[in-house]
Amino acid sequence: MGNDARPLKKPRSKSRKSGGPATLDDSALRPTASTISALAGVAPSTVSRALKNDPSISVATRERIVALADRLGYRPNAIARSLITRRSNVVAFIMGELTNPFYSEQLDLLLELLGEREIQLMLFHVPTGRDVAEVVPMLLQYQLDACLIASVALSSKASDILAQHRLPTVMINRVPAHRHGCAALCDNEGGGAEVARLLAARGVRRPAFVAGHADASTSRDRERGFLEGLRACGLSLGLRLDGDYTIEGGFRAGLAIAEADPRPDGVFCANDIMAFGVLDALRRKRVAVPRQVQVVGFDDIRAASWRPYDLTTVAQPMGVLLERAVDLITARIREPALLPETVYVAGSIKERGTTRPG
Amino acid sequence: MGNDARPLKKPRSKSRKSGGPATLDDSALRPTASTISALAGVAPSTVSRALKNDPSISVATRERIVALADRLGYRPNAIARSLITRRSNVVAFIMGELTNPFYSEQLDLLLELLGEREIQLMLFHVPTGRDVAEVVPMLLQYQLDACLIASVALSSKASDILAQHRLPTVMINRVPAHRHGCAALCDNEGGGAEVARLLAARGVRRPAFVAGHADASTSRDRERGFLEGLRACGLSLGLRLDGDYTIEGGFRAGLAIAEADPRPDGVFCANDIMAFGVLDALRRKRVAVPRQVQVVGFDDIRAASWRPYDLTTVAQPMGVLLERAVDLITARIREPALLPETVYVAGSIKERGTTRPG
DNA sequence: CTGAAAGCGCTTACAG
DNA sequence: CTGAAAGCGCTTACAG
Repeated sequence: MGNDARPLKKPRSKSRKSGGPATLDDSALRPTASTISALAGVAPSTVSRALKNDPSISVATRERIVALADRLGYRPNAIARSLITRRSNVVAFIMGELTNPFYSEQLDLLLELLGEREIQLMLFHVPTGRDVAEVVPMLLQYQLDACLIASVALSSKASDILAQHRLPTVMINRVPAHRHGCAALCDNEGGGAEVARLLAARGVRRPAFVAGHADASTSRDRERGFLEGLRACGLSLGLRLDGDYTIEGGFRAGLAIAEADPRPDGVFCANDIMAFGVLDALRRKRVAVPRQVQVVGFDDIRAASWRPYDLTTVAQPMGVLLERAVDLITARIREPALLPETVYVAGSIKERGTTRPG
Repeated sequence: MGNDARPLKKPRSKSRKSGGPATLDDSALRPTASTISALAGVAPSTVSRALKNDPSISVATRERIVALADRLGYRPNAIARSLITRRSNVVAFIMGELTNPFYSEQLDLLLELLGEREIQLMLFHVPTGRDVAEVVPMLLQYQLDACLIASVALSSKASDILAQHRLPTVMINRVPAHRHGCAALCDNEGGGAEVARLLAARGVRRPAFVAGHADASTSRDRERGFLEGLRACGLSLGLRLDGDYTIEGGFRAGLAIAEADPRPDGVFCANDIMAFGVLDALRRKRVAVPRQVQVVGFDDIRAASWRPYDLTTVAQPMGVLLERAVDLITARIREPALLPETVYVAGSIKERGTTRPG
């Protein structure tokens, strides 16, 4: 396969000092601070200070250096810098599968937010059923500034390691990790309660609930809020089914609902994907929506507004939620001693054809 | 906001040599190679060699060091290492919006593949309408090993900068960047031709095509293959519409198809999302699918198998395609002088209800 | 088989 | 206002 000795081929012959004055030719590859410093006739430390707008540098010197840096396309090596500053401007993003489109819409928004702040994202994938702790050692090697965790539960083991390494951690839409760590969540309980009120107002008498994973706090909280909301409206749950947060699970639940006797006349699904499955099943069984059964989801993913579904759902204000998450993180990168915090943002009902009469 | 002087608080007092023998307490934060070396009574260089299985190290020494490293949870600092080796084991992933679920399914698979190889991904987001060149300077700061580009066109400017910095680059499902760079693509032309043959076999006489963006090579190639395939079957295109690669664009195209006179009896859409829009429009106009109009998409995203769509489509073998892309990249990380290469993998028709009679 | 030394490219007290 | 020196944590010729 030929010669692969790229690194350090001639490590001792690169010193600028012994090689005479630098020329522009040196910039054929990447210029370094010492390329600039040699060309400008100043010390590397001066280059460093000039480029970070250190006020102690004279205007004339700064301008000369900045011009030179621009001309050569010099940008400080982030690797070398973070070795010294202990800051990389890179944040870990730990996520599960993107099977639910909700997560990719989330990632899109997050990238946009972080882009504005010049923060980069390094991705870590935790397959379903695996522990976050498995990726943490890898993550720790990269001197990352913080850790954003989405769509994955944090084991106490993983949380302990992160805390021990003083890595600021924010959960997105999950309850905060044990003692340490922050979280930014949609008010799932409040959203569930709103759904109850809506269904009651639309005349539902026998409500049903389709749950996600048993260990997902989102599903549990949405259910709790829903039950409380029903109670407040003088209703109680007629049927409860598991939908596993998948469209297939929702389909099975929908079949059961279609055949139940008495049949529920309103269904709240803990996410949109399951609601799609429920709608598919009801259509298959020729149950009319919303006339015979009304259906509500949660998330407001893009497909919820697609014509065949046209689903009433609780919209999570992802933009706001992620901004809060990013604020929590950046504050703790600046000031590691800040106490953990959990932020809630309210969802809002988006009523579409699966509940609206007519 | 209090004290934020974390970096280099007391830079000169950390030297192990002057501080007496190291104790296990030092490992409260992160142990370094010199923590281990002091504890083991060897040089840091020996620690380094022992942990990378350098054969020159004696078995006894290695075992002692490995045991110690395990006990302290030592992992070499990837930042410091890559400064020296010029290798970070991190690859840039440049992508556009994830609005088409196809891209998130792709990202999922890619993360899995790279995870197995202990390669990390750093994400760069290029909003639609912006040039990749805008993120390249940022990317170059991080000493990344290579660059994977998906769902974004590479301008010649960006491509030149990447080539000049000798950064191996692989396009996923896009034609290769100008002179330099590799690509792994689905055989879009072949797939288009297969669709033509299928529609002909299903009795279509007046085929239509719904195109994506004018500047997307995927759409152009699928169209070219489709036209050639039609010709080979003795057919020619009856109607050509733009669908902008969005569901709304597909919907508009579908309305036009429903009202066209004579109406096409078969439609090939350059991606699945547009096909969904077409199906929605046909349903709205009470045009029966597949009896009056047959519809075929491209990509086989998950929603293509959802009941309301049940779409016949060309499945891209994403697993294989991404494996090829990763192979191209890793080969060029090892051996930068390798010539650019473009790899095609064949798609395959997945027939569902929008063409299958009965 | 192992160690001492140099160096990756930067930044930051420290001294002038 | 600027420079010389030290050092971040590692790896790799080089010498023994």
